[in-house]
Amino acid sequence: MRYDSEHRQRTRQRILQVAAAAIRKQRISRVALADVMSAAELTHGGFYLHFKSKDELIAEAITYMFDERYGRFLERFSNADAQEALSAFIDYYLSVLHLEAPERGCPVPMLVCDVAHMPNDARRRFVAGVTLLIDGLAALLERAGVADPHQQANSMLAELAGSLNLARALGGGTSVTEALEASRHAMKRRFGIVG
Amino acid sequence: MRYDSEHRQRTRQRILQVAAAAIRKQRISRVALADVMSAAELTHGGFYLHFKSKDELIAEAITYMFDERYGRFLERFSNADAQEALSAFIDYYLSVLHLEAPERGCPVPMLVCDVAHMPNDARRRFVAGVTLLIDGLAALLERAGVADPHQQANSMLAELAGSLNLARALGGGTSVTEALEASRHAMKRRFGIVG
DNA sequence: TGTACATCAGTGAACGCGCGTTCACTGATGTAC
DNA sequence: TGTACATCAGTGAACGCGCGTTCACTGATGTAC
Repeated sequence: MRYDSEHRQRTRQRILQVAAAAIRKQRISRVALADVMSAAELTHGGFYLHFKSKDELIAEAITYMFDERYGRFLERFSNADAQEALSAFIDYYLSVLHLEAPERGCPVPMLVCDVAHMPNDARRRFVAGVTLLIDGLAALLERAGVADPHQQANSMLAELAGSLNLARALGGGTSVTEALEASRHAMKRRFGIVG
Repeated sequence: MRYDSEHRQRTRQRILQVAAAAIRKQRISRVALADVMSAAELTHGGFYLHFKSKDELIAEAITYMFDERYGRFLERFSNADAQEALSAFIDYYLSVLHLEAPERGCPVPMLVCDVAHMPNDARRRFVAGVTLLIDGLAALLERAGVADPHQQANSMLAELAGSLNLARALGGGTSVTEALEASRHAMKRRFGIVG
């Protein structure tokens, strides 16, 4: 054979990686398969060798995003100090870096508006990713001594994603970076996190 | 003349109203001009008699949404009891009614993800609408005795929009309606609102 | 060792559909004379 | 009072483009004999 046995699998992963970035950067409806394929250094005709349809790509890419962003995060912090982990998470989430690089960031803010109109499979994957993330945060909050941790984790993610979205929408000027910093402090105070 | 002098203006408003609802319900990219026009009981060829382009319609519709939703709200509550007004606002915002009827609701949750990729004019109108809303909330918070009211208003809108978006995304089951209720109470506690 | 054939990731052109935009036309009313 | 013409909101067909999807083909390698 021309290619080794894992070649196809690697190509598929490359397409997924490119798509996962493009979806977060440009929104699903603006992502064209031809662009994804050429970013993966392929021609767009070859797409259907790897995926049944654009819908399947999107569904797989959503799982890919959550794994990429949070797979190691949840694992890494499962044994760390809960207060420190939460503080670091908030600092990252409401950072200018995260604001400016949606393509490598949390999938929740960008996708949350699209979910209602996604095909079922994609929606299920999004819900699964969010559920896992909230469960992880709830575990940290519980270890940090916060009451009603699951509800608080839900609320924390809602405020993090909401603040980031609003900051992105308002355009990222200095007043917005100040608002981000203020949000970081307010959230830590609110959830009783020191650091 | 066949039509009275305000006929054209009324038709334009009807198109705007239909578009403002459709954009909030289906996201901008899914709104087709032909659908908007037929919902306004016209054929789609007549669209360009009223608007220069789809972009112009979207820009105008964004202003229309904020006016429709918040024009009277901010006015009405400018003399009411601040605590009661804020309490009522939170109750409305995180209600099942609002969750299920995005087409008549706050434009922020649905549009916030789209803003980054909108044409400049539409973005400016969105920012203007959000700014006015935050200013109105800040005035209420100040009268309610909350410190740093502008920053808190920003934070309040971020959490409201974030919570609603997350609840919509997670699908509206009973656990979600419970989460909405918990969010309402948590927010009132957080901002020191009684009622 | 050499020839014919199978395999299969990838290519690139073509197809079809949705949708924004354009345009020649309609039909009802008002105005000029 | 009647006829020709201007006005203008609205119609409906056509155009063009972007993009998802399909498909005949390529070209490198492995296998059969």
